[in-house]
Amino acid sequence: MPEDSLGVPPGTLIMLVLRVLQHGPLHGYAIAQRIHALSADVLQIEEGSLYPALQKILLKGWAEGEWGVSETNRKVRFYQLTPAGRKHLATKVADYDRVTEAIQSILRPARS
Amino acid sequence: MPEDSLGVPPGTLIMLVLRVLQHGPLHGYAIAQRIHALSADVLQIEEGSLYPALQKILLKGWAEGEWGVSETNRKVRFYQLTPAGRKHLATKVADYDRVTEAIQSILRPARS
DNA sequence: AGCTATACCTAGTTAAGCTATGCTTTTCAA
DNA sequence: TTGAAAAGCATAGCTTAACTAGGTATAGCT
Repeated sequence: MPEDSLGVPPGTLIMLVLRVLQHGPLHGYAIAQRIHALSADVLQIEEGSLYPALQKILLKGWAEGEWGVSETNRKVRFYQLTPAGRKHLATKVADYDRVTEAIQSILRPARS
Repeated sequence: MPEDSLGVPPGTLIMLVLRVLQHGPLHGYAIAQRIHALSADVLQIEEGSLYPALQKILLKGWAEGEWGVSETNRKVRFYQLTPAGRKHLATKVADYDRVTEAIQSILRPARS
């Protein structure tokens, strides 16, 4: 793993993958690049984390996979969000926000 | 685990424990209560998570433990932050903030 | 021809919180 | 006064989820 990039916190990977799929289908490799770029190079998804996560996403029906050809002319699998995936994403983001706010209230309580 | 309380995200427990020790020594049971209360009852630390974490904190020298008697007249172990613990906490909070901001930039990018 | 980047996949490891369980002591109600 | 509940500490084993390390293949460039 690169010097100053970090792995995603356990429990957030699938949420992040579904989130970047929200504005259109992407193939696996591109998903990792998108997350890396959107996070200003802070987050790094290893392939050994990504592909098992994508398998789980297909299995759960949160996205559908379709083989195609990439812009760089390679055989790739495109993932497209399903309604169930959209719903799951919304739930996960809500949970994440709730916990994140709770942690903030411990790290930075209103009354010092 | 109670209905609407959640466990802490993996990787944050020790940070939270050290944080609540920052304003003075506490015993284990009280640490869990403090985290629960400060988070508005959102976060719940199970005892099977707490005590192993406290062992690790002692082992790493982030806090010192001292047996004493609680306000409710029970034999308890008080944990007091060390300078190393303070330093570790600062590092962990900085890392946490960095990752949290990165995740936010994926969940809520500047340009929609 | 060979190197690099792109692209997918899986087996086995590791980290960390949780479940379940066990123990002791104090307090309070029946 | 005895029994249950709460306070308090602790550990063994389970589970989840990401990672390391390996493998395969193709496109494009030198």
